[in-house]
Amino acid sequence: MSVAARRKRDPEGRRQAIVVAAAELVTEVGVEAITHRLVAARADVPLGATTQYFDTLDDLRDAALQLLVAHVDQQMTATRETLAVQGATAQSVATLIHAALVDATSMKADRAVVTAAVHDPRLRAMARRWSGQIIDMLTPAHGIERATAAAVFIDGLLWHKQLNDEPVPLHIIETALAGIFGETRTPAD
Amino acid sequence: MSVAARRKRDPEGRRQAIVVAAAELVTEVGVEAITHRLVAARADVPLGATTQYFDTLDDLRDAALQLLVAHVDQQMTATRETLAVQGATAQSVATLIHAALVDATSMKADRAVVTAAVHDPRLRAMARRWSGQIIDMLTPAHGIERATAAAVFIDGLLWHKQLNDEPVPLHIIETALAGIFGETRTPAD
Amino acid sequence: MSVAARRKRDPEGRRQAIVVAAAELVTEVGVEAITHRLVAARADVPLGATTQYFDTLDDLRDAALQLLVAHVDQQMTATRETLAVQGATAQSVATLIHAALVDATSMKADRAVVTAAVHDPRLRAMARRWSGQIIDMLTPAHGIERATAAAVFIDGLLWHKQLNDEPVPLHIIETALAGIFGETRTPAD
Amino acid sequence: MSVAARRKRDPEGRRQAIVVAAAELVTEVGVEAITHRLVAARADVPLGATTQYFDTLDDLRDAALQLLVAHVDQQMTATRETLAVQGATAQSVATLIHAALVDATSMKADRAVVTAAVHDPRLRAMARRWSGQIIDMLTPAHGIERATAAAVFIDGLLWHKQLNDEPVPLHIIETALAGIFGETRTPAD
DNA sequence: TATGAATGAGTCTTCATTCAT
DNA sequence: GATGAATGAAGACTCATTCAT
Repeated sequence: MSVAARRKRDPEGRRQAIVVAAAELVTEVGVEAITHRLVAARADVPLGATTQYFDTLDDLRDAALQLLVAHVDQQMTATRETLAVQGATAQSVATLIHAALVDATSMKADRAVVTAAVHDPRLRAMARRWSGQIIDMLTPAHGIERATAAAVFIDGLLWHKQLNDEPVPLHIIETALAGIFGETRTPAD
Repeated sequence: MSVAARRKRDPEGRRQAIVVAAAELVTEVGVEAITHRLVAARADVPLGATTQYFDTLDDLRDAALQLLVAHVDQQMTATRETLAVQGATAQSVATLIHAALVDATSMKADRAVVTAAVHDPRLRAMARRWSGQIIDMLTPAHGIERATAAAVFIDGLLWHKQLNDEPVPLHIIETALAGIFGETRTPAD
Repeated sequence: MSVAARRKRDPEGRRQAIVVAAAELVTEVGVEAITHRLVAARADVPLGATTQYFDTLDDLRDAALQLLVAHVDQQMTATRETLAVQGATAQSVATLIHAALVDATSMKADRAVVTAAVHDPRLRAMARRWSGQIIDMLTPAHGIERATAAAVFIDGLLWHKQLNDEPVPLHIIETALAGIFGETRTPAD
Repeated sequence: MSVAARRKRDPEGRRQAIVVAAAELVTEVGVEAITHRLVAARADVPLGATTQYFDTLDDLRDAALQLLVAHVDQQMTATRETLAVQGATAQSVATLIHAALVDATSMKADRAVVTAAVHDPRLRAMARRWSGQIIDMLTPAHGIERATAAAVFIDGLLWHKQLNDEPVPLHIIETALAGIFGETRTPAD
């Protein structure tokens, strides 16, 4: 009798809800583990809705990853702007990164994509692009080699946060970046 | 009967073959993607053998991961011994890491476990233990903070290699580690 | 509102467009293969239109078959009239049939219904009716037995065309019909 | 509790049972209409069995059609041998065809394949091959043109039987074939 | 009335797991 | 003990049909 009442019509909202649910699940259980059922349950829509809006599960996965990518790209842009203003000193970079580490949502978005990239060649380019962007941001001030090293270190920080509850403390990040950048640190630092 | 000559009896050997095949597959396609059939084909054993030796697929997965863990542990021990002899200078650590990056097998074993750890809490402890061990090795010479930073950097190097074809060049590693360790580097370095 | 200019109101026209599209598809891909979506796409009408005009897909299928039936019935009437004028000689019948074989549209309509009749008892009566009509046309001139044989032969010709690219040559048809009718053929024929 | 007891092991028998069930269904409801479920029910095996023995439904369909093809080929061979002994006279051919029309199983096998050929190009060749074989059998005695006409007529007979309960009476077949062959029939016939 | 979004039933397919041989 | 057949529980996907707008 009481069949679940048909929901109000809202294509855009529903599509969005599905993608968001899928993106969340990607960060939580990984790309491999998402299923139509899982997404439908999380988005609280009937199973059929997930296939109505996305022709294949792969399409849905891609849309979810794209959402995460957009998130990270945005973050990246903000970072670039901040660095442009503050200068890419160990201190400013460390502060930015540390702030990013504390913002779980962004962090997870980023790592989810990079994790997925491990077994998906198409995403690999994306992961490398971000590394490249960080290097580009830091190269003017520090040269490409130190910039590369710093990017690797930053990547390590993100992974560390992904696998540990507590992020690396700010002052450790700062000191390490200063070392990588070759900054002469006065005791006052 | 005259059925295609049944393999020689060697339960331990067969079990081993299955685990090795499963471990290879974990590094190649990820934990999520392994199936009984895939492992059986790779190990060149009949399907039934995979369920004979392991009650569930999860058990088999665990055994495969354990094998990878053992591999990495062994690597870690070797590293510790080398460092004990050579001293944990930027140069010796850089050389060791760079060598490890070039050794695809070890690398993949390590990253496979860590990748799996992203979505498997039980493996997270393992991944952290390795970080901890590296920190422990470096702490006597550099203090826990610099050791922590170095461990993060090294982790970044491993991930970098996982997502890029070329490892980070040795001299960049060395310079960065020197900076992280706070070593005073002469221009001649 | 300014939604993409809604089509002009023309319910009958639209209904017709849908049925025609469905009939075309029946001849092309078979009754089993038609779907609302396929028909809507072919008729270039929105999906909803196909269900608005036909309560169920079966109703739509039936309407499509009916259209094909009407087509064939009309053809049959024309044939009857021609034969009434020309007389049902081997030559005139052969010429008519051969012309029909070359007219792909009519042919396909006919065979589509008969093919569908193989697995649909309701259509079987229709297919038999046509056979009966052909027999009726030929009986006055040739008796019911030769008329029956000729109808069978003609049916064979239609199927032959359905499964082969080239129709049976006119002179073979004519000779065969002459033989079936028991006409005395002079060598000059 | 009382879960359906697992059946005895008999791979060959089971595979056979599935193909036979599928072939039956093809003759009854058509190639398009068969589903795993339908076949499983008819063969009285669990759903999974149908996919265990055939990778895809298409494979199963093909196997079923192949079985029907084999049936018909066998029939064709028998016919060829009989004609070789008796000579391809109207009388002997008519008797053979009439007998075939009465044997429902063979008839259905034949028509099922030919019906399927209407919408499956791959089967078309098969259907044409049979026509060709009949023509080949009759050509030595009657020339290719009369043989072709006879083959068309015979095809018409088979379709007639498929759509009607009663076959065309023997004497009509015989008379028609005699006419097609151009045999001079004496009243004594 | 016209449209296309919403829903779920049903289809193919894969595969873990059980168990006869 | 070794093998692979047997079974059913999911999972992806399609689409008829309903119904809000």
